[in-house]
Amino acid sequence: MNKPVTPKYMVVHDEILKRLKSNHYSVGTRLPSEESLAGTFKVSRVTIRKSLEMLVDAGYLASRQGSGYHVDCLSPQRETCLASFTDAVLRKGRVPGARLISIDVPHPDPPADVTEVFDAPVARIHRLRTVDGEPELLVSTWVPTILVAGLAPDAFPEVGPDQSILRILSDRFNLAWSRACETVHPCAASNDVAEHLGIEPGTPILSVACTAFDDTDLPVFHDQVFRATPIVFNLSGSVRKTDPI
Amino acid sequence: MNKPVTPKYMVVHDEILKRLKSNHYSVGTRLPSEESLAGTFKVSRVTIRKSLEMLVDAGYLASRQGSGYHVDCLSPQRETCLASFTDAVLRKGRVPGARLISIDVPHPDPPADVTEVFDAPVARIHRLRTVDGEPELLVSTWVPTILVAGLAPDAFPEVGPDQSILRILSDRFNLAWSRACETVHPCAASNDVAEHLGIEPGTPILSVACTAFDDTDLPVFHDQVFRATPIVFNLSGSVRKTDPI
DNA sequence: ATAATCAATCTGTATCTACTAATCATTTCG
DNA sequence: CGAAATGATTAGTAGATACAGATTGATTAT
Repeated sequence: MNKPVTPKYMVVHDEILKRLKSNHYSVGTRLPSEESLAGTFKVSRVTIRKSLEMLVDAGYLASRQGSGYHVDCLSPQRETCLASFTDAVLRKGRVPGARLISIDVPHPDPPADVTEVFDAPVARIHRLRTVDGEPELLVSTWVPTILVAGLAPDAFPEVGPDQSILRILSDRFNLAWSRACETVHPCAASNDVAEHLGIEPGTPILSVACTAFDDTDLPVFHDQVFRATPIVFNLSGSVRKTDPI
Repeated sequence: MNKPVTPKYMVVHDEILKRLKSNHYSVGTRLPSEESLAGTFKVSRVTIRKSLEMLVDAGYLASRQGSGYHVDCLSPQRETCLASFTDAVLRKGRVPGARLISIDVPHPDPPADVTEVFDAPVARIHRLRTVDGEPELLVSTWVPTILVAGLAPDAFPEVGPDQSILRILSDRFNLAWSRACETVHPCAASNDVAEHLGIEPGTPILSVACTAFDDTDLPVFHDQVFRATPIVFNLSGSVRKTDPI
């Protein structure tokens, strides 16, 4: 049994993040100084700085020399498929839902773009994601069957925080991914898609395809999303940190 | 005259980046060790680590404990409006072009989404961006007229690296921005747009709108792009660095 | 009351040090 | 010859320290 040994800066980071999320420090207020926090967590200033820097990079905190660290935002969002739809909707104070349409283990006839990615039998989870009960996204998630042994409808609650497919894959099936490639296509709604989303067939919509890979670059899952609503990105200055345009 | 005093880690970072770009180290090869680089640049290991870490975050390098830093990629791309189209096309070894359609200073009748952003007269630069001569993007760039005094067609070369609107705004008009908000909409090509892009009217396309802000959160420019081709994102693991899903 | 000054506070930068853990090439042993 | 052990190399983590530079609030002078 080799313990994974979580680095101190990670432990401290997680703890501070937990405090932020639980509103221990509220938005706009100042955090204790580095020195003070270092004392609290019994680590050096170097270590506490690493933890805080990560939270700054992630968009939670902002730091100003001479002033301190301020709580900037409790839920910096990245609107990509690797961000949880469930969380994003919850953050906006609305109610996310997930209507399970079908589960196929294995799926008898996966499309070409899926078989291109996975060289093995795949399962498909087909769901309709809703916001306040209104259809928002039509999602097909494809996963190799060997990675999701025992896949059954009861793994997919239609309400609550555990409806997040990412959480399900991560917690229930122990899948992990570290990299992803996402493409956004324009397309016209097919009859089937239009019916699910409650729109007119032929309406221009977005088709978002996302493939996630693990550390060894093996594909873990593939996501296919249809949406009639826009995608919004907030790009922080850190984009230009290294590569000035 | 107060000298800005560039931090050492930034100087070293810039120098290494310059070497990378000029193929001093080629893709796949190993960089000298931290200790060695520290000696070369006459800085401590902590400082050289900071520089290298920035390059890792930016996607240029990959580091492996016990092995070293390897050159991963010479041009990590972020496919958003804040990344230069010109550069992205050049990176792929193709030829970017920019056909100037019109310049209106000020534009007599800006659309609602533009007047919402700018509380002042705006200029519009209307261009068709091409790849190897083929139409790719139809771009309208809106800028407050006071920020672009002396705006004229000669500022917009149709070929060469200086066709980048970002570079023009930054170098020629001294504009700077640090944050942006981007939205991707699905829509159908209008007759006008279809003609420019060489597609059938009514074809589903992407409409990408982007507003860039400076440090004081004042809007600097607004971009409106129509494209028939998909947008591709490569999401690195750092996305999950802080906010596990 | 207002403005200028100053000191305390706090983050930013930088160095040196020490140890751990992963990697890789070499050597040794079966 | 091949596999296992070994040692050198290299990045990862963590600490103590020092000073610079920005900010803030209190004090003082006008």
